[in-house]
Amino acid sequence: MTAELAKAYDPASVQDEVAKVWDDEKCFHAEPTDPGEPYSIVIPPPNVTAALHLGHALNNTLQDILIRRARMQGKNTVWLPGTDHAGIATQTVVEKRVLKEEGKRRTEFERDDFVKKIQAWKDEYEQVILGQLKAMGCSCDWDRTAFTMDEPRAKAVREAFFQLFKAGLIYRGKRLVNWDPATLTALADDEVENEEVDGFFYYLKYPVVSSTGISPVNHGRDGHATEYITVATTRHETMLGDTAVAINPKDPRAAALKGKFVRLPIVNRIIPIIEDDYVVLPVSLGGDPADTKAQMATGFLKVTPAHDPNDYDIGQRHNLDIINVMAPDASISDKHGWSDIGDAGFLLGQSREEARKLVVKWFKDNALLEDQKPYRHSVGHSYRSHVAIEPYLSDQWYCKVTDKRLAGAALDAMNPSQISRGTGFQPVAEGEQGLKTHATNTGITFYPERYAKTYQTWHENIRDWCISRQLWWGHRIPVWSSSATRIDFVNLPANATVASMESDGMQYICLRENDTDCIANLERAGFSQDPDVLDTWFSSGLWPLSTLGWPLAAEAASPADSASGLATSVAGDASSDPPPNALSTWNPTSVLCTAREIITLWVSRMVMFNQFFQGQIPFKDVFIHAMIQDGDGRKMSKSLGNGVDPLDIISSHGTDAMRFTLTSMATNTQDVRMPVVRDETTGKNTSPKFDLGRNFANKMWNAARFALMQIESNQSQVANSESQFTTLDRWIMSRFNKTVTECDEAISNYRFDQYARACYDFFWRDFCDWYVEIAKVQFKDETKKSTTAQVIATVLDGSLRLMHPMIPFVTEKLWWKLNEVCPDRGIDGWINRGTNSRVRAQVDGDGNSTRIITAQWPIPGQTDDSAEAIVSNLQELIAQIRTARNDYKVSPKQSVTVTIVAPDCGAEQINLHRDMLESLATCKIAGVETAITTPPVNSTKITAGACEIYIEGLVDEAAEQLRNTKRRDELTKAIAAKKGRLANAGYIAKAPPHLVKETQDQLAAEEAELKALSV
RNA sequence: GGGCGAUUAACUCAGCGGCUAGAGUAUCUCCUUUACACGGAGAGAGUCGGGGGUUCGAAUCCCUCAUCGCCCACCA
Repeated sequence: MTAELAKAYDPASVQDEVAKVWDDEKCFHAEPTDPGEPYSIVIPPPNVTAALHLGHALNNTLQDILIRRARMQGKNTVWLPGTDHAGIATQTVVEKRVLKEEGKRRTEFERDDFVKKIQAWKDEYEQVILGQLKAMGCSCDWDRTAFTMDEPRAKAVREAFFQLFKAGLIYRGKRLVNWDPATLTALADDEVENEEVDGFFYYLKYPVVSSTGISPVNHGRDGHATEYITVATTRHETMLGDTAVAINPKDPRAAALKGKFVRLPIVNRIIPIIEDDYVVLPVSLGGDPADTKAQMATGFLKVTPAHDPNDYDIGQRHNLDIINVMAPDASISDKHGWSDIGDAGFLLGQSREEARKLVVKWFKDNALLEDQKPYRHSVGHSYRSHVAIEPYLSDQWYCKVTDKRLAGAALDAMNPSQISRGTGFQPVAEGEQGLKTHATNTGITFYPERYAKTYQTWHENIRDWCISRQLWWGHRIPVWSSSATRIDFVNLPANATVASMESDGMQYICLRENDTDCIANLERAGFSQDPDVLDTWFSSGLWPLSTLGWPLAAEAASPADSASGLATSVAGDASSDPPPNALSTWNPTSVLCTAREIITLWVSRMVMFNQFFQGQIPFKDVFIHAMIQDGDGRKMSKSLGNGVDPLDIISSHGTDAMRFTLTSMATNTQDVRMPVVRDETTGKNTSPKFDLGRNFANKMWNAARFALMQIESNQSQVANSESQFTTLDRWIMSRFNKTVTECDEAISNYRFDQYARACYDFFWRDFCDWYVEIAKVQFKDETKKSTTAQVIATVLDGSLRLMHPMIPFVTEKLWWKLNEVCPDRGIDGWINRGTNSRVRAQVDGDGNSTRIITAQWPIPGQTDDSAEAIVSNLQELIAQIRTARNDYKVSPKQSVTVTIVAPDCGAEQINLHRDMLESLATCKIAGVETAITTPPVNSTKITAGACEIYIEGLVDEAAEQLRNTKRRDELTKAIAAKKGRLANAGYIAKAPPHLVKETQDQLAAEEAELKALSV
């Protein structure tokens, strides 16, 4: 039956066959009521904007490793898949497509019609993405597939918004937002990217007047008497909205200017000169010479509250008017809060860029431009449209994340051992707000630890979160408003489903449920729903809750206390509790596995929301993996054309190959590089790195093929006694057990590269290179062949299990074959009989699974240091003979005759392993002695550790010279280094004694060898 | 401006106080030996970015400089 196995591993056919079985048998599905300690992961939902790239392949491979291992460990394991609607990103790609294909802009469509187009795009890419995840072998519970905008998630969003609204954590604000004038929407702080831009500092002169606006006063720059003061700015077009000029109270000119005004050029607005210590003093007046701002500053700052966040703050402090001089597209406009346009009529309707030029020209023409200096500074740009952000005054919804119950709770959620103290950290007190009541709330641990700092700093400096977006694609804000209607005129249902607030003379009604009657009532009364949608991260922030069924039916129906963040129930702690549900079983999830770029965008919000709504952390660990870059350290991107499509690699190398390579690259650095080359035959991007995985999968396939053939023909007799195992058998089992321990530690610490390496080294080096070759010898021995088959089957079985999480397809297929060849399995079956203290899988339930995906994960058995020491010596002997054969150019097939001199007890072991030595070193052992007086004639002596080997017939004088010279040089160098070390009194006195002894012993051996070589 | 990462063989990376600094790829030699040429046996290849310090001992810890990259803050 092993003849069925092809000579080379064919990934495509195996993947299809195996995937079908997993799917048919619903191997990925779990229920909350299933036995076992819960283990859960929510997938970072990929954006439906595009197909998955290699970064996703890495991310999801690592999650799948964790999931598959947990499942094999008998945990109640679930991996929740899904996708994200990615509001602005998706709307933008669809707008581009529609413009290209239909030549129409979004605004030419009705809202519902355009949303349908986006929906169609989403449907298309959701299928692509889910198909890719399946192709990657991801063992997600597909029955639980979610989308951030499907109905269960929409329900969670409404509930969350309602609870926050009711708790006073959502407010309406006329604030400066990061406005994207191209897509006409507000952006969150972290959606803004900074770019260096070459610009100019302009020095504008403003005439000083008394309060009446008539008489000039003489105070100006650097104290020189003039009727002007000079402000310095890079955003001169916003001067139209200036409502004050500020000076530092420490400025010597401040006293004289107290109570004075300036007449704003062009608009002729009379604005006050105010004092605020935000203003930087120029170097000439005591400012910091190293501060570029102080170098450029005049000491007078134009204050434009509507167009600069800092000016806005100054405006708040001094009760200044806020005059917005721009339309939403960033053109100059008098329709959005600006009436006293003065002489600025010529600027109306101009773009901000054009206005900038015109304003400079005006100042120049009117001799009010004192100077201009080149200046390079960074300017915020939209991460989507890439146009410069405009700080823009608009009405937005805010979530008060600065509240203790949110940011405070997020800090409180940290693993105490990872908190950096003394940075202003103020955790919510134990018990306060009812947080930290859950038994599992021991704190979130970051891997690698350094990212805890990123997280902490973010929350310590957090600002309120603007959650409204002027988009069509997203969760519509569940608030209805009216300016005139009095709320008591409206016939509203019970208080539990409605919350209201008043702001700026407007009535706002928030609805908990999508209650059509209620909405009809409201709309009849003149209320209308807010046109905006919520920031994408609002729904993603709920992901660990919403994918697991939050809000629960009962909770949502009652006027829960949870609105104030009080979570009093502890899952499953009382007999009267309802049966376990997905939420109570799997939240908190076990680990969040993601990239560092979204620690602030996503991780933070999930923690705040989970803490607030559920009173517990959303995940116990956060694992941040490296980012894959191309060979030149650049990000992989479509525009650079340096991306690699996972599906291309799957078809060229196989899924397991891709997964193995990615796993071995998952070190704990920030970035890893993957050289990208273009495959000339397919025209597609690939990377030579994937050959590593392809070769490994093939090696595994072939080693198993050999093992299966041997097992089939050698399993007639069964060993029941430990004593029947050879040293070599015990050696490979010991190596296996150490490998299991290494893998366990590696995975537990999220060091996936170490897991891959441990598997590779064990399987290829120890098992294939050594044990399989040894087994070939043992199979020829009637007394050993049965136990050898048993050991090879046991170790193969264990190896397949150990590697299954990483390379699931090939291991599953081979395990089935192993089952066919020796069906008498299980802990008491043929494989484990006699070996079960040495190679073990977790006992409970093992033997019943017919699929490796649900078979038991290995646990380390007995190790055997004495066998390892013996084999290590034998390996050294073989290596030396092989090297000598190569050095003397002996043909690989030609045997040589050797005499081995092994002092002490080494001779006994060599005699015991004669067959194996002769086979692996292609030699004939003429004799094994403990000492020798006359070396065999015509022989060359080589050394291997404590042994000497005389190889007959090697008489190449030149080769011998070369060899001896090389060895002598090595020894001389090593001896000199050790003598130096031992001559150091400090070393003898302070180094651990065993090291000193080791050095002395090694020195003695090396000196002896050198002496022997010289005679 | 603040923080973080990287700099080790030609390439991609391990190692992070004590083995002659390792692996894979590439290179060179030999081998189509009945698991595997997606293979086997060998070989060559590194003053561990520069400088300073701590230590008996540094690729590994500290300081400093340089180069590349990322994150946060600032956009007078």
